[in-house]
This record gives sequence, structure tokens and C-alpha cells, in this order.
Amino acid sequence: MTTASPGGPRWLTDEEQGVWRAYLHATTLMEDHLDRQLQRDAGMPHVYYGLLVHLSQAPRRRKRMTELAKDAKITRSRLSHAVARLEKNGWVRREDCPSDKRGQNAILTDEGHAMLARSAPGHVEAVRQAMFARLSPEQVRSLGEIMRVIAAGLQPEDTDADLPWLR
Amino acid sequence: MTTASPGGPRWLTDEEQGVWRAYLHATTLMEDHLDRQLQRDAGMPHVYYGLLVHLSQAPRRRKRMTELAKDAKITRSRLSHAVARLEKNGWVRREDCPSDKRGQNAILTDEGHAMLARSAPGHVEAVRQAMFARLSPEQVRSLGEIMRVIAAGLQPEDTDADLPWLR
DNA sequence: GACCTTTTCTTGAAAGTTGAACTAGATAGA
DNA sequence: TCTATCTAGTTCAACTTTCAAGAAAAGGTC
Repeated sequence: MTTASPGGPRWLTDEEQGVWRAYLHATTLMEDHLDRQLQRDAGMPHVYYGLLVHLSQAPRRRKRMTELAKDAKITRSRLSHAVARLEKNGWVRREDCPSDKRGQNAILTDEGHAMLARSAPGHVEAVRQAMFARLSPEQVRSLGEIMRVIAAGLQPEDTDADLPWLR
Repeated sequence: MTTASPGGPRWLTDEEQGVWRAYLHATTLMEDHLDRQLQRDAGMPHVYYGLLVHLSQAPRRRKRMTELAKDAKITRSRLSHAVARLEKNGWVRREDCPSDKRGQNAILTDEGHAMLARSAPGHVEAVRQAMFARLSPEQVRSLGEIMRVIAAGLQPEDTDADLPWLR
């Protein structure tokens, strides 16, 4: 299976296939694990929890919808639905943006903040036990580097945002 | 934030937090990327594609539902829905299991196999470009090891399946 | 201002996922 | 055998995600 057919499709080496399978395996188990943990302890899926965390770290605990969507790596549509749900729970509220009448700010409520404070320790502990408790310091460092490389490669790039002279 | 409050909740170090963010970032971008790639080129989400791959590698291209669910790390319920959909596409069919009247075999059809053959090269290429083309051989090796450790830690364990003497 | 394009956010329907409830068949013990 | 329990798989309802479409405001350009 490692054979390279010149011109034809290039497959993965046996080692690469093994790594890919391990990657898929580990990441799906991790996501399932955290989804269940948070559904049980915080009553929401992992993504929603991530939204609250983002808001909690933003100045004045609020953020424009589009910016929040970008930070959390989800579509604006998905965010609209998510915020609607979190609003029903009382953890987030919306407010019109004063400077742009199209805009909306999503705001973490006190209830939302309290819920976060309550569930954060358990969640951190779950992450630690699933990942950091099992890896050597060297592996942690290496994992960080690898994940940053992969993310950079998949990032929409936002071309010439940093290269205005190319316009 | 690196401060440890003895007895209180233990947080992550700054480095661990950074690694965790990079991990979430990279894995969600990767999953989105592959989902879109396969939806576009094969007309199905990544998970469904994975089911076909599993079947294609099984003896006689068939597998019991429960076993398939276990291999693909999804619930039996999710698999039922997925197979129903793949059946509509003509890529999979079901057959009663002869030895166990409760049982069903999911079988990869010729059409399904053809579709897989058609879309595999593009998918492999997407995986290569997103991951292996960007990592050094040493990083690939390291990633494999790390992912295996994490997966092992999250695995349901299946206690004493390998330890029958403990019964 | 009038016109065109872009951006922001929401909506609605279709597709996918989850967890619990349920049916039917297998299994084990009295 | 009769009964209780377990396993395989499906189904239902509630929820989440996606995609395409749309309303409203902003930002040009003439």
C-alpha cells in the first residue's frame, strides 16, 4: 500500500495512515467525551460552552455577533441559533450595537457568568485528565506546535489583510 | 493565571491553555474542512464517508451494525439513521444476519464501492495537504504517539475482555 | 439624492444527532 | 418450560447544524 504510482493518486504511507486513524479516533472520542461531560454538568454542548467562555474573556463581557462567530470558528447562522438558545437559558442577552444599527452585541449575563464559574473547574479537570495528565511536558510542547501548524494551514488566511501594499 | 490554589480547582498552566486552544482550533478547522470537501466531492459528511471506508475494508464488504458502530465510534442510533440515508443513495444495503435473527448486516454495494474509488484520491489529497505536507517526519511520528495515548485514555476500556482471568 | 454593492444578522426548511423508549430475539437460571 | 434478563437494532421527539434566502443598514460612486 506504500507503493507510489507516478502520476496516479498518491496514497499515504502506512505510518501516515496509522497516524491519521489515531488522530480521527482520538479527536472524536475527545469531542464526545467533552460534549457529554458538559451536557451533564452544564446543560449545553461543548460549542455553546465555548461561546460563553469567549464572552467571559471579552471586555465588558460582550462581543459583536460576527466577531464572536469568527473567534469561535462557527458560521453566523449557527451562532444566531446558538445565541437564541442561550438567551432562553438566561445566560446571554442581546443588545443593539449603538454605532452600527445592523449590529448586535451578545452579552454574558450574570447568570451566565455564574454558571460558567460553577462548571469551569469540572470541565478543566476533564480536559486535564483526558489530555495533559497523560502527556509528557515534551509531548505537550510538541502537540502545541503541531496543532498551530495545522491550524495555520487551514486558516482562511484573510489574504492581504496584512499585505495592504499588494492591492 | 498559573497560580495554583491548594485544594481549590487546579487550572491549566499558560502553556497548557495555549495548547488546548490550538488543539480546539485545529481540530474544528480540520473537521469543517473535510466535511465541506466530502460534501462537495462525494455528497456526504465525513462520518458517512468513514462508514463506507470501514465497510470497504471488512471481509465481504459487510459488517454487523453494532460492530460497525463500535469501529466508527458512533452510537447505534446514529448508525441506523446514517445507514438509512446511505441506503437511499444506493451505496449500502442491509441484509438479515443468518445466525442471529435480531441482527443486520450493512453491506457496501458496488455503487458504493465505485463512489469510494472515485472520491478517495481527492480526500486523501485533502488530508495530506491539511496535515502531512506541513509536518516533519519527526512531528508525524510524535503526533501518532500522542493521539494514541489520548485515545487509549478515553477508550471505554472494555474491561477484562483481555483479562478473562479476572472474572 | 439615486443606485449598486457589501456587510450584518436572522429565518426557515432540510439534514443530522442525541437519548430514551420500544420491539424482537437470544440467553441463562429455576 | 417459564421467567427474567440481556442484546440488537430501530424509532420518536427534541435539539443542533447547514444551506439558501432574505431584510435592513452601511458604504461607495456618480
